[in-house]
Amino acid sequence: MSEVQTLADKVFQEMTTAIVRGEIKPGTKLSEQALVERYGGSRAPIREAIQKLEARSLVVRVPNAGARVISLSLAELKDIYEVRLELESMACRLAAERMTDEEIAQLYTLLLEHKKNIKADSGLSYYQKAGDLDFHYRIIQGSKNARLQQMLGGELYHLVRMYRYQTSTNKARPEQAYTEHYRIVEAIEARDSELAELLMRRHIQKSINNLEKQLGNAPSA
Amino acid sequence: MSEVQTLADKVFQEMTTAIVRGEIKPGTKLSEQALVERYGGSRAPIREAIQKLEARSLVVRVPNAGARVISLSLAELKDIYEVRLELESMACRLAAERMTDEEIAQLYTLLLEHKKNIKADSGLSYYQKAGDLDFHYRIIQGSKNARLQQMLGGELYHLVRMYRYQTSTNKARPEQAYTEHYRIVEAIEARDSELAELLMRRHIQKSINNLEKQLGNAPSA
DNA sequence: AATGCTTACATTGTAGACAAAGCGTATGAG
DNA sequence: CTCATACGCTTTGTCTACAATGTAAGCATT
Repeated sequence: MSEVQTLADKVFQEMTTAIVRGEIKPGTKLSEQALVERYGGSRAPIREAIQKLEARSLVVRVPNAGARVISLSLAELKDIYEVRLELESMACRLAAERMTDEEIAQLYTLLLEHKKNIKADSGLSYYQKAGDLDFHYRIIQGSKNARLQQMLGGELYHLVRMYRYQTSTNKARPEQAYTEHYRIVEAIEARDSELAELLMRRHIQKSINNLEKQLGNAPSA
Repeated sequence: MSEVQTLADKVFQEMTTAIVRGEIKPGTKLSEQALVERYGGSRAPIREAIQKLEARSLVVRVPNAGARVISLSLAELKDIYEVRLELESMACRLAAERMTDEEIAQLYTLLLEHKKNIKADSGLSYYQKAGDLDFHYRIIQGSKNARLQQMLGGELYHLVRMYRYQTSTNKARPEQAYTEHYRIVEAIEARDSELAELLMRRHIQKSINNLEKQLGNAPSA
């Protein structure tokens, strides 16, 4: 995936995972000097890395005042999920129209593995979580829309992941999710794009409700 | 709007308009040295400006090889419009739910001005074009979703504008657009979010068809 | 003559120094 | 004692220099 990049890129990647995992907490001031000492190199590539993080909305930079790790309000988080809900539903609709038969077959294979993992772990989160990401990732790829892939994968993805880490929305309903995934794939196989979109919308809506419950807020609207 | 920024920001803004207007043509190599001579300053702020342009997908940068102004294929252009269609329809739905009565009243005022301009210009494009942007902009603001606003306004907006400039999709059907706008506002006023979304979807779809016609391609699918 | 290699040049990536803007603290006036 | 101002320090923005990489031209070899 990564072809040995420039130093700025490496720092960017390291910082991305650090922020997403919460190793650097939201709101933290990112001093360029401190980052130089931590990651090596000079300020030039560090600044580039920070700018890339800003482009992905992981940090906020204000002129002459420095950069801070983003700290999302509940409202902003809801906005993100609202957009994600729409775009992934759209992706699912397009996937139903555009995925090859082979890709659909591979989806079934993936689901089979998930089923195994659920039984083996009896509810453990790790595989299910990775599996969930994998499933959604393939649907998004199936949309065959590069811009859509870029938006969901590049920008929203990290923000969502970041707050999953921090709220540990992990161990959530693996069997139920599996069933929903299965129904979605069936709709895709039947080339029923409207149904596929609807099912994906409900599927994500459930996970949003789940998240809001964990945040101690009754689902609004 | 602009609070006297850093040099990098100024260069970024100038380059943005230059690219959008086609003064710098798609595919052009952006030599840092040349840009220094053109815009002043040193390479550091120039590089920052280029990186910001990259973040907005206006230029593509490859490591150790430099930056080029983006040159969209027809497929990529379709992808962008496909996403925009979905997001703006979504924005319209949300606007119907969330705009204040006052904001809706202002929409009517705006439409009134457009009507005047259409008569005065008898089909001239400038006001209508600016007016169209203004109309869509207000709907997007009305969604009250900051992330959505950012995506539509920050990223997709410039790309769309760029290709409007270059294909001169301008003088297109002002009266028809006005009527469609009016129906949309009526739906918003009635708080009929589903209808508002549908009407916006059709409205944009028409402009897409229009664009494809001008590009000499039959609308696909 | 065409292809592959070598070498020189141009351009980008990185480093470190300088300039300017913020921020905190301390000091003095009210 | 409180507030305002000024000073100094810290941090960011910018510039210049150097290193590394990509590109192209010229030469040699087949």
